[in-house]
Amino acid sequence: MTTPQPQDRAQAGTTGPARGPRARGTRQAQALAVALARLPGFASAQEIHAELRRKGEQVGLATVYRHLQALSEDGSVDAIRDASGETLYRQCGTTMHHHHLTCRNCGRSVEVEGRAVEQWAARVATEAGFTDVGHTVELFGLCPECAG
Amino acid sequence: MTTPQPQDRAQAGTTGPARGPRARGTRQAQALAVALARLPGFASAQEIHAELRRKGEQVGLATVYRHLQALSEDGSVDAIRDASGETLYRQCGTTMHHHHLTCRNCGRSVEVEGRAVEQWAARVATEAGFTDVGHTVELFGLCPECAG
DNA sequence: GTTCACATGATAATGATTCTCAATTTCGTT
DNA sequence: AACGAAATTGAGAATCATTATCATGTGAAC
Repeated sequence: MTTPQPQDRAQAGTTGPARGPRARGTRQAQALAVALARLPGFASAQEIHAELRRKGEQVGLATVYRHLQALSEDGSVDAIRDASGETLYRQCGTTMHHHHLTCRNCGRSVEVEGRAVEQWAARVATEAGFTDVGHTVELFGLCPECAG
Repeated sequence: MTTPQPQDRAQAGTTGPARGPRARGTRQAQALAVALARLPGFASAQEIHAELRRKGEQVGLATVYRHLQALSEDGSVDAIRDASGETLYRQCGTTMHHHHLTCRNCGRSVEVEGRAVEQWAARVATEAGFTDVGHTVELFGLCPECAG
C-alpha cells in the first residue's frame, strides 16, 4: 500500500466533502460490502463487478468504481496496482499501515508489517533532504497453492 | 524499481527475439538516447516525446514508446509508475538493482540502495511460503528545490 | 405524501498505451 | 554506387481501464 500522499487533481488540500457515496444503506453498497468481505485477496473493480453480476446482484459498473474509490480513500480498503497497471482492491484486517505479499496468479494476499522498511525509507529521505515522503512497497510472488 | 518478473503477455518464458528495435543507428534512436542522457529524473513517454519535438527532432510517438519499452526490458532504463498510473522512464547511473526517491513535483530522482529492504522482502516471502517473489519499492516526496 | 439531497447507472468521454501496416531506412553485399 | 532483405518508422486506428455526464431513482426527514 501507499502512505498518504496529496492527491494530484481535485481538492488537493481542501478538507472539502468527499466525492463518492457515504451512506451504506443502499442495496448496492451492501452487496459490494459483502463481496469485499468474502474476497480472499486482491481483485480488480471489473472482477468485483463481474462477481456481483454472477451472484445476481444488480449493480452498475460506475457504482462499483465509485464505492471502491471512496472506500479506498478513507482507508476501508487497500488498493494496489498489478503489473499491467490495473488497480486491485482488498478489504484488509487492519486499518493500520502495512504492506502486502500478493500472489500474482490468484490474487490471494498476506498482510505484512514492515517496520524495517519504514525506518529505511525515513532515513533515506532525510539524507537526501526530501520532505513529505511516502512510499510504495509491494511484494508479488506465487502462493504455495499456485506454485504447484 | 521492480525485480525481474515474468511478463504477462507475449513470449512469457521463451527466450525468443526481443520485440522492440535493437539497432541504435537510426536518427530517432539517437535523438532519444541523447534526450534520456540529459533528463535529470523520471519523465513520461509523452513528456519525452514532447521534449524531442521541441528540440526539432522528428520522432513519432509510437517510436518513443517502442524504444522506451525495449530499453526498459533490457535494463538500460528504469521504469516506475506515478500516482496516476502513468509510466515514467529514466536512464540510471547503474545497471544494478536499486530503488528511487523521486520528487513528485519535478521528477528529479535520487538512486538509493536498499539492502535492508531486500533482506526484509526475502524473509517475509520465505515465512509465507511464497516463491518467485519480486518487489516494488518506490519513494516519492518533494525535493529540496520544490519544497520551497 | 411531498420534498430534496444524495445515489445510481447507461452511456459517452478520456487518455495512456498498443496495434496495424504501408512507406522508409539501414546495412551488408555486390 | 546500387540492390535487396530485414528492420524501423509513424500516422492513425484500436484497446481498455477509469472517469465524467446527467437523467432517473430512492430513501429519510418533514
